[in-house]
Amino acid sequence: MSSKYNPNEIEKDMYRFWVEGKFFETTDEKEKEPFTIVIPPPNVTGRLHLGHAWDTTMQDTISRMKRMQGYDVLWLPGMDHAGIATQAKVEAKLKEQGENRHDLGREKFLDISWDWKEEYADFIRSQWEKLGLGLDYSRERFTLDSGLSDAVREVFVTLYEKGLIYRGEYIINWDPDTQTALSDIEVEYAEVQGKFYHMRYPIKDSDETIEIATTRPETMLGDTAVAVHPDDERYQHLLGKTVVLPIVGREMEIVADTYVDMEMGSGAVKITPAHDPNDFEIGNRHDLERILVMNEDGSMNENAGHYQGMDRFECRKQIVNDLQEQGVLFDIEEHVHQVGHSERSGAVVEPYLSTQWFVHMQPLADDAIGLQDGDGKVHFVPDRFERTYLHWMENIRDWCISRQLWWGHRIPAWYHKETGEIYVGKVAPADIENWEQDEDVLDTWFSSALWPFSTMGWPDEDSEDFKRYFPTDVLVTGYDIIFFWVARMIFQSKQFTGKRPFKDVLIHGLIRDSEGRKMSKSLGNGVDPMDVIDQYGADSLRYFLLTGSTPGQDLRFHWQKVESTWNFANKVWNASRFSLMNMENFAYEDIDLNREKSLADKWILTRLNETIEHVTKNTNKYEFGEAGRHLYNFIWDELCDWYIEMAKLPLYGDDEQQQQTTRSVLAYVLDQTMRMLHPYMPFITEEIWQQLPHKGESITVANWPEIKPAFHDEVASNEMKRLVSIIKSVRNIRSEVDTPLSKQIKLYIRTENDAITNELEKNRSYLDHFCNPSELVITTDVETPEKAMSAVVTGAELFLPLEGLINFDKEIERLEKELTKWTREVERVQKKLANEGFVNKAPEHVVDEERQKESDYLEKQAKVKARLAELRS
RNA sequence: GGAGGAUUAGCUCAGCCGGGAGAGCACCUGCCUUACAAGCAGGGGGUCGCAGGUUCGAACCCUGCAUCCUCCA
Repeated sequence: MSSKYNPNEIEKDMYRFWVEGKFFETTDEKEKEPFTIVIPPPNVTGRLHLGHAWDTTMQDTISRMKRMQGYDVLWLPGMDHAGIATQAKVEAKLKEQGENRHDLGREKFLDISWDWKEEYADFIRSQWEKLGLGLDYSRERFTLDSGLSDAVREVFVTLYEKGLIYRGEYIINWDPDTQTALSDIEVEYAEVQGKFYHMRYPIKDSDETIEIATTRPETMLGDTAVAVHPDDERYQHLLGKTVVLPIVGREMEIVADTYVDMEMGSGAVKITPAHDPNDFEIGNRHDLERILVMNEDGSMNENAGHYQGMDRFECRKQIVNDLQEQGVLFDIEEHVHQVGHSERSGAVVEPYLSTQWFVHMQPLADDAIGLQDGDGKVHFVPDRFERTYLHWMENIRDWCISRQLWWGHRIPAWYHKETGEIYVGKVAPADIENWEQDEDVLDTWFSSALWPFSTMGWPDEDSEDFKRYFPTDVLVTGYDIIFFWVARMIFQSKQFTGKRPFKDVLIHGLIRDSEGRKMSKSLGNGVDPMDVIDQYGADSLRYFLLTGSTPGQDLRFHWQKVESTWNFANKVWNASRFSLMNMENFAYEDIDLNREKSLADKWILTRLNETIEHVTKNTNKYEFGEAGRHLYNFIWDELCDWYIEMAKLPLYGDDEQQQQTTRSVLAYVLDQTMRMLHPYMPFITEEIWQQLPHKGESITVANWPEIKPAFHDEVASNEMKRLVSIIKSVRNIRSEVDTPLSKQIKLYIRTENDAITNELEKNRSYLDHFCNPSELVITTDVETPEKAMSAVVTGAELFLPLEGLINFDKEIERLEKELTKWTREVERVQKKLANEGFVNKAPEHVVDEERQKESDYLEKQAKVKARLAELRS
């Protein structure tokens, strides 16, 4: 073993060993309880980022632990076709080559997209490999697979037949860049410094005008009315009158509608039913004409008169000029307002009249909300996210599911060429020559929503996987896609399987840069997880991600933290290296924990028990940070700093029996520790475990550590506590007087009683080793040496005669400080105990503890006080 | 406008059921001790955002306020 931990070397071939050993596949042992996770399928568009690394590492940690705990674990991998994102990338590539999809045609374009998919899928698998994810590749799925496509068609057709999917002409969110409709949640609103344009429309056959204002003046070309509130006294005389639309010359009615807010602006609004959702509603109520003035690419169409062909923003400038010249537009006001942008392309989204397919959400949402009242509810972790989810569900709006793309699930609807009749079915109509299939595909999330059961063989409800592994146990994802994905999985699962899709949903935050900014391409502050792995290894990255934050909270990426995690891995490595160096020819069969054990042995086994308890409990609760801290402290502060140092005595000594016992304990504790650490740092733990005396093929399928009550030893813990405080006191004094361990000192220990004398005598060898005394006296009647440094511990007093080295003024100062400390503690405890309320109301064990402390502090206070008196005399 | 989160050491964050404020990094001092100098030993550093309240006891529970962030409308 090298003296430095080299992750690349260890990690290089490990994954192949795991995959070839089929350790990540489900077992055929039906008596084992199944445990299922489906991976949130990453977009097949590109590479995995740190967010994916974080998300999947948590899943890996959970599934590795569950596997070790004896579950039949299925962690199902897969990818998402990501309609808009992928198509945009493929189109961009075509553009580079001077081509476009329309020239190529649908079929050829899809061929190219599939090639793209294969290329990136390979790349993503290689990233999963580097992260060390224990995925069952025999069940890998893709959202466009035939099985999953069957599921999509089944769901679409069923919902259509139930009247829960409909087609119609409504205002939708149109992305002029990618030229497709979007659902409401694919629109992100951002504050934009815009303008409020104030205009006066002339009233026909009158000198009067009516004042309106708009932020999108170009839409006036599609105005078909002006609306005022029916109770607005200012406009009573104008109701039913006609307005002449400037530039266009269209005659429009002034209508009364309670939607209009009298307080806003002039109290009159222009109505553009084809370009605004509210105007659309008003248009319906008043039977207004809908005039679309834009093309799908955001340019003005033939209804825009001489503005035809202009881009919408170009047209805005021009029309403002023209209206100003005509005196129609009389004021422009700076105005900050919310403007919708496409979540994908960033383009300003246009509210646009269009015929699309929708899911009628209310009944589905009601059902999903009802699910949360029963035992079959989805447990959100942290639970506050359940409120976020419910709030959205309770205010649900219909879901626009058609997308004007080619890459995706084509809508299973056909239109009769002659009659226009609509046919919706899982298979094409028999007389296909008379029908044309809908050109559009479904929203990608429509298929992702089925992921937990479509991947299991559904709609075949008799399929083995569906029966055994569904519902899944936990889903891990970020809070940013609760609406996009989590919510939709829940209502689709409830609707089609009658069950929740997962028992738990673990929600994590976003990963940010060191300054707390979102990682983004435009900022160039993204960190590639593969770079982190190259530099520090997957185990370091994983441990950093797992322990760096609390559930639901965001996480900042710091290289420095990854580096300190590497230090921890290096510590684990070297502790193991030391152990192995002292275990030559020591085999698994030689491990014997039943022989006479040393204090150190008993103590570390007790601490191991406690660590197993904490790590198991916290990992089960998804509290990876807490579990990690227990592991870290146990390994570094207890196993390395104390046990290994103490183990050197027997290991370097010549008592064969003691050596074998120490090797046994060391081998056992390391084995158990590697197992606990394995879900967190899979590579290094497998590597070390393989080298340690072990039984079994791989740590991935080794049993999870169990608490062994027989190893719990309270007495040893207390002895160890006293020993450690003695050693620390001596170190402290040595440091005060600049006397390194290599230089011998005299050490006298005055004990309180014979029991403590015996205890310390028994552990004399440790005191020799850690304190390096030239003379060590342990009795109840040690006489205070004349010139000495001293310290008090529970049950004993230490004296280090260090003639010549002691600065008495400094020593008095030190002791005074200590006396103040104990005096303060005594006062605090006594005040507490004098409080009747405390003694009567606090739990008994808390009061007992305080009484215990009181006597301990009083003892220490008295001894320090006496010492000071001696020094001053 | 509504909802949620955050505010703890110089920095980044833990602190789970209310019972003596913790870690990593950074900083200071001393050590190349035969697992690890990316280490070891010792040390300094906090008005737990502010103000009230509940309680024998509050970083933690309640109310209000302040600042920052996110989501929804």
